Amino acid sequence: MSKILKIALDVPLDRLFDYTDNGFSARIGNRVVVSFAGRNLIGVVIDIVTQSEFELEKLKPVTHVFEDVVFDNDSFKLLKFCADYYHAPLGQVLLSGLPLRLRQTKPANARKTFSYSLCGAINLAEIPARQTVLHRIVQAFQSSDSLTEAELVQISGTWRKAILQLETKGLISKQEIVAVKPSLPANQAAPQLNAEQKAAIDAVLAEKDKFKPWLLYGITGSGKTEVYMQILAEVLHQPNTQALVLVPEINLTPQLESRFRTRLSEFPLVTLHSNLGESERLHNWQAAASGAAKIVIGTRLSVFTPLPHLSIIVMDEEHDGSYKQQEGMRYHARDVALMRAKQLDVPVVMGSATPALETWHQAQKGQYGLLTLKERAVQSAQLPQIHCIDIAKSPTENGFSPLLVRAIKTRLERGEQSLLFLNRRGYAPVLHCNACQWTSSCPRCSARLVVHLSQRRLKCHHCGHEQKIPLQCPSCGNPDLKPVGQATQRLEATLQQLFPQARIARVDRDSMRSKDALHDLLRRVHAGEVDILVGTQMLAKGHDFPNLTLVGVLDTDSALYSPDFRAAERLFAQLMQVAGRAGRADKAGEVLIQTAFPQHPLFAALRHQDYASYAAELLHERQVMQFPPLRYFALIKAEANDYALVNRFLTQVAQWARQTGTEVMIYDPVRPQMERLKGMERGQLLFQSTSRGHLQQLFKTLIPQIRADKSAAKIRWVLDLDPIEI
DNA sequence: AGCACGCCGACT
DNA sequence: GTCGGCGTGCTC
Repeated sequence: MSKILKIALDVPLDRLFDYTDNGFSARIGNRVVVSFAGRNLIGVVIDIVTQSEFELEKLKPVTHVFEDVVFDNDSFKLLKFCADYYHAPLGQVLLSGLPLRLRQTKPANARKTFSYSLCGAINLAEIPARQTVLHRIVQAFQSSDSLTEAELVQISGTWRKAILQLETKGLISKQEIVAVKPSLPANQAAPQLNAEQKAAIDAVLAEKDKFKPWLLYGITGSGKTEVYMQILAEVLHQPNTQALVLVPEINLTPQLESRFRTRLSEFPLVTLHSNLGESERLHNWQAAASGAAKIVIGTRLSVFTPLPHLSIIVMDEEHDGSYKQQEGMRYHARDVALMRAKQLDVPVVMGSATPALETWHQAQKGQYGLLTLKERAVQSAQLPQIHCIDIAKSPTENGFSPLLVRAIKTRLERGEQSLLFLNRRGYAPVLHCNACQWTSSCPRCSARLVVHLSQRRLKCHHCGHEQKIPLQCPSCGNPDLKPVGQATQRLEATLQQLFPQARIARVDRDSMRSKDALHDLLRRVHAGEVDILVGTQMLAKGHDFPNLTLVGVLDTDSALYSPDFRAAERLFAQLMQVAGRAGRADKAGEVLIQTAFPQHPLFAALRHQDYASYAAELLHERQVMQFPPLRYFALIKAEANDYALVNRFLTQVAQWARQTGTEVMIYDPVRPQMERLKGMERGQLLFQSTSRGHLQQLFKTLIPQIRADKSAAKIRWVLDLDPIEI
């Protein structure tokens, strides 16, 4: 008798669809191809039953069933939990975690990769000298039992022809590589650990077989990566184990990855991040899902990867904003990781020098284990001296106060490097008319158009709108338009004028467009070919510059009076990170911050590198204001061509919400910071509660009610639970 | 979401 | 006469 398959599909409808099995023998977790509303879609079998609420004649048969099973019981439970918690349609949640190749209706084949080994005797002298490629390959086999395709490519791009020759003679055997083994020289010796590092490792290992969140709190250079690696080495030594290592973004991954590959070379490792090609992504995902990869290093989406033997989760730089997904299902990878670890009863180690207040608060309450690394792992390294430059007393000229200019000059004279940090790319943030006060603004967003002088264009950094720099004021015809304010390109130009001999490099999204540009620049900095670096936060992350002894922070004051309640927390983390760039080797570093508010408590805490006391102060503020982490927030964001529609919609939603009699505090609709974006008028509704449970209860009825309402169809809206900005 | 079905304007 | 505009409604 034919069975009925309950199928999840990637459509914004929060229900499953019944199909007959069409004679295929399907299993739960199989991918299927079905015809749905006139198109062919990929779906996943969620259940196999004999009854349907639909009339059997109305059910369509599945077109095809693929044999692979794309999630196990545990990963399904996790995805189901997230769909419920974030009120997202299950099908979309299940499917969006899969590699693209598995979401297409045609069969997905990962390009198999092989390693080759020589199995017969071959005399190097017998090979004709003109077959240079073959010659070199055979030579390589003398020093290595087997060669991977990656290694063969290194020898020659045309290796395939030569290998084929050997293969037809039966001189070579090939093995499929399931998980990529390291190709780097193995087993760098472990460095001597300090007492704090040892204590941290012992603490985690003592409770490695149960759910426990740990905060590894340690300043830059305190050796957090070493702690992760030694914990993993111990855990992974047992059979049937896997580790998931979450990292913020691809920028950081290459260094972490190569350290893991060299030190933990006995464990197959794969990465999962947005820079992978689809073929490689599929291959790596399958290596993870089959259990063949013991270590998976990945960005936020990889928190959902099926891992049959997952035994520990590590989350590096846990405070980083890129762990929050900002479209579709707006999950936070930290929260998902915690939930996953709890379900599997395994530990989570979260590392940061400036933990998210959420995490710090839990650690202070004793809910998370707190592991502190106060010393720098390299004993000789000294903490940088941090000072504020009061720009009221030492006013800036073209962005630079005389004190900062003098400090740069000193470094140039000593042959040391300086880094200047300004989180604003372009030449100047706005073009201004002195005659009529006109300023360049985006036609589609409530934002200013940034002057990009090198391309003679004005650009909106929010929607991508571009136009030529006008020759005269569009409003009054005045031909004398002035770029106002500072951005990285202008700083670069100013520095070149101040120090004509200096070798200056700029690092921002504009100058680092090509793939290898950043890598190439880092090489130049290390080789001492650069004197001054100017750049945005791209510079702040995890690069060590041994000869860098000065960090100048140009203008961060706007963050001090930002209406976003998390602005100060983010600024502190960012400045700590930039400050960490100075004085990494045995040279003392100096950090100079230009500000109009040198007395601000943020700078006081920064000067003493005292995250803990500043966190306590921020937590007190959040308590008074009833903000997270002491309260829970949710936002419903809406946008349409016309704000009146948005307002009417949000007012309606607020009214529905109040009618439920919920304890959740419901605010009135307001306009966000960016009122208009890409031509859409925006609004949002804030919910606040003492408990996540109350929010869950409310949205359980409210979200379906909104989805069912026809007037909501004209509006684009999303639910953002635990938003990171409001 | 995306695709059909449907009911009104300017075109070979 | 019809080609096509995008409003409404449904998808096992």
